[in-house]
Amino acid sequence: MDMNDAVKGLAALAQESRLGVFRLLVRCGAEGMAAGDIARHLDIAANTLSTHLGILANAGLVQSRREGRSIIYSADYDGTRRLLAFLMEDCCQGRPEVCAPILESVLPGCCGTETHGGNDEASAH
Amino acid sequence: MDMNDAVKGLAALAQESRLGVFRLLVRCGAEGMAAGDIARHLDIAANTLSTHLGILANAGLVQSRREGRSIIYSADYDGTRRLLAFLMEDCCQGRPEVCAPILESVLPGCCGTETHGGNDEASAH
DNA sequence: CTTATATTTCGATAATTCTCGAAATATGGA
DNA sequence: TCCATATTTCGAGAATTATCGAAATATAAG
Repeated sequence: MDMNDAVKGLAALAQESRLGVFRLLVRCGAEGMAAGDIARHLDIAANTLSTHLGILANAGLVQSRREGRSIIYSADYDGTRRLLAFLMEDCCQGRPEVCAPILESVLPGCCGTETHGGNDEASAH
Repeated sequence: MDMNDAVKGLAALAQESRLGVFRLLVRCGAEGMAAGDIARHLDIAANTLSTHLGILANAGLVQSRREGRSIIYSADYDGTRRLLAFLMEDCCQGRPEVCAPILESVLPGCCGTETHGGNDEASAH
């Protein structure tokens, strides 16, 4: 992940349709969604969506696989992780209290985010 | 934080000069850096940088304060946190193992990120 | 008040990008 | 083979954006 990769990734997300697609796929998880279903879901023309999906895929934010006539897209969690990590690189410079709140609320109430609270039973999903 | 705010924030970061400014300020912490120093540091013309800083500020990613003749810019950690949280909203949908690695490496090796390892002594800053 | 430093605003040009219609490619079924 | 469905590629026009020179504003110092 260098500056060019990061700009490419951020530019891919910096557009209403593509951000909508990405967030939809983030919610879908590994199962993903067929291109046509995404188009219907977000009311985007098929060819326009195809361009957007290509940009997101090229940026390493989504993946695709073929299933019969459909092509299924899903979020690329690893690429996403790399982008976010690059953004916040060397953030806290000896002051953990600055960036700890950022970390703790990126995925609010999720995945054992409550690092300092200690109530692991609460995140029961 | 809605779709428009997020697109504004991502677009602000999706440009090489601005991404460089943001990452520089993230490393500077609350102390920040004067506009002129940023311009020299990144070799950007003063007026061009001013436009970029305005865009970053309008997106809620940096703040400014005056000190004498200089205007000091610093990263807006809270705005940044809101943007990242929006990006990953409803990410894990019942499968914490999917997004936990994202969370743990956004700020690698920092701020007690080692949620599941348990060796708190390692993050000794 | 005058001058110097620091930053921003203005106006214009060059480059990039979004969107869409039309056509092309790929897969599955009759 | 022929047709229908699913997605992508191509080409063009409209809109947005980056950058820069010049001028304007704001603060500090002599």
